[in-house]
Amino acid sequence: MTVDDELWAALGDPTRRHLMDHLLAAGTGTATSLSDRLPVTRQAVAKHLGVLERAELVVSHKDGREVRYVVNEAQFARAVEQLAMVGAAWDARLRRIKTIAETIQQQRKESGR
Amino acid sequence: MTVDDELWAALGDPTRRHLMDHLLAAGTGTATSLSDRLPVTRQAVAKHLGVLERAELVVSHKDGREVRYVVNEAQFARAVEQLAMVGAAWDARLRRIKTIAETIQQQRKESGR
DNA sequence: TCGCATCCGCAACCGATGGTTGCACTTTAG
DNA sequence: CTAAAGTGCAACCATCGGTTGCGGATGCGA
Repeated sequence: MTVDDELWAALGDPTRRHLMDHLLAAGTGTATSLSDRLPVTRQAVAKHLGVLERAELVVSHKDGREVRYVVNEAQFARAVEQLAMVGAAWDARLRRIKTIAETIQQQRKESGR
Repeated sequence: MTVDDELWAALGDPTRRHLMDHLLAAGTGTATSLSDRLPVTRQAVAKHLGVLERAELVVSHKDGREVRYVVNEAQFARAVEQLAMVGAAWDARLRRIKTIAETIQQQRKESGR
């Protein structure tokens, strides 16, 4: 398979994508601060952050009584790139199929039916 | 949200992505034929095809005792497009952050530290 | 310093879902 | 007509996203 299923699994969840969105927008965040902006509990967010951290998409850093999370730009860039590659591959295949379909249409027309 | 979570959910599963891959490559397939090419049972494939069909990413057509599935090009094109848009948005945000980071670096350097 | 408010982690529990096995039903092939 | 192939339905299990409830650390104000 051309895709790294690990990264897909991490970014496949909508809540985790929203977390990445917020982290990208705000630069940083904690489980509590992020859960304020999402319709889920702090514990749910904490679990997701754990998944994202295991996928190395974010990095945590304990600061006093809070744990701050930051996007790991390198890994996230890899993920975005893979996303783009899958999209491009599918797009290409789709285009090829469409061409074939049109060719058949054309042949039908030329053969008089 | 900029993303249609319905399509993401459908394409979020690795097995379903593989199914789409095979359908795009072969043009068509049945639950049985597709399960031969994947490490899952026919019933699992059948369930996935049901999900894909409800998301209108594929179309089924009963032919004798088999049920053939074909990619719904229009809907799949929409999905690919959305995928590309998310990738582009994230890429842009990533680029902006990187620029900011470099700017700060630059300022630190200029201010003599 | 003491107490309270915050922020966190752990554990139990629930519902949805991806996956399996087993069985019965229809259709094609010989 | 009988056997094989293809399908659908149902029960069951594990995992996962989500919740509530609790107890443990840390910061802050009186």
